[in-house]
Amino acid sequence: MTADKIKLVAMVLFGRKGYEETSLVDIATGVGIKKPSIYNHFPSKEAIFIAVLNDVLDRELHGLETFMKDTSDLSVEEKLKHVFQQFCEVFGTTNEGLFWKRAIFFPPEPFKEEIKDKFMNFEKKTDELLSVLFEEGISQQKIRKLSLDILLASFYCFVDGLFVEHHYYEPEELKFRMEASWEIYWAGIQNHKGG
Amino acid sequence: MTADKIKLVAMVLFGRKGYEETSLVDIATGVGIKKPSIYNHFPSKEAIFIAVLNDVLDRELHGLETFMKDTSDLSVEEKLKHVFQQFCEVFGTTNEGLFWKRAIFFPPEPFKEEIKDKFMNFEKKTDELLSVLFEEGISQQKIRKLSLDILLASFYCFVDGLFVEHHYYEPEELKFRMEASWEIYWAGIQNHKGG
DNA sequence: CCTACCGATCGGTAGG
DNA sequence: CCTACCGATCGGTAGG
Repeated sequence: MTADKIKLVAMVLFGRKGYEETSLVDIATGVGIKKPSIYNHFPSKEAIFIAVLNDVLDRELHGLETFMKDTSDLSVEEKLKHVFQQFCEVFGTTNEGLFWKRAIFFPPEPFKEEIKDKFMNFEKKTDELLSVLFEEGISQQKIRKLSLDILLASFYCFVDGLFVEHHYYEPEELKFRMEASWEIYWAGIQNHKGG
Repeated sequence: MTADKIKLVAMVLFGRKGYEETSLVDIATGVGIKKPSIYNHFPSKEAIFIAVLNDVLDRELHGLETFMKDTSDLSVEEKLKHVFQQFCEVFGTTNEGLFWKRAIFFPPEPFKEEIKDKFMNFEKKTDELLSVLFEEGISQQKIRKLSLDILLASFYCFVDGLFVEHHYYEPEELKFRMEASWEIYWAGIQNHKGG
């Protein structure tokens, strides 16, 4: 459908150039139609952005849920590293990630509140997923007895850092940085007496 | 001088709204003049951006150098935490930091290459500063015998993470996240047998 | 430092 | 889905 094509092209351009720098002519050209035809599918440019935002969020949440089911037979360390890698890869290498990143950290004025709300909601769900893993790790004495708040905050800090560095470094350099960061993070939360 | 006022207003607006979303009328209004008068001081909007960028970079490098001298009598752990905190605070709470952050992670098209070059150069200098600290820590057996590359990459990852979260959370929340991240980072690189 | 103006581009509309 | 058009705003210029 044309509406889907519009959303796809818009997502890529919003992510690469930003919302304001992307014109409806840009989007229409990418789709292969003329600008006014967009209005047969969306009432405004803002409506396109909101539609893309909701789509991306839905897919992200869905990906998170299916991920949980696929990793049930791994160790806590492996699971946690998996989450770490998945976060880094999704946000770092896909057009969806680029859109999401820009929306979160430099949201277009008209959507600031809405994006923040949706992001906080998303974070609540990832908090739950991660808390389960951390508690499992603590009860197995693989992870130090730190508060969940500290474990969560430091995990996000790492992810956000790589998140942002994806913008800057080449894939090989990033792979190295991810491994390096994971090593330090895991050493930092690990229970060295356990095992 | 008016040119300085223009640069100051431009820096604040470029940081908050972005380069393209800031119009010359916005800047002129902030300065208290009319738009065409700007051209008595700068030949173009791009020239204003470049001037601001160079100023910010100079100040950042200068701040780094004086910082090194002020902390010579602290322990390695204290010095490193100081650098960590200084990075977080400068980039998180000042208009200069906001400008710098946006310039690095979402550079305006016309300046992409230039910004990347300048940033890589800046990073080389911080690499040198940090390498000295890490080597000192390793030789004192306070820090594990990790490669400098790993220590640097993970340190930047943490800083970049907080860097970006500054955008999102309230100061108290951030203070907590900074402490939490530092705790895990330090635990991750520390030589637990040493001391 | 100003008023008055330029060509280009923006999001959006009319009308078919 | 299109052509043709709108008012507003953009960076920049002429001329004083």
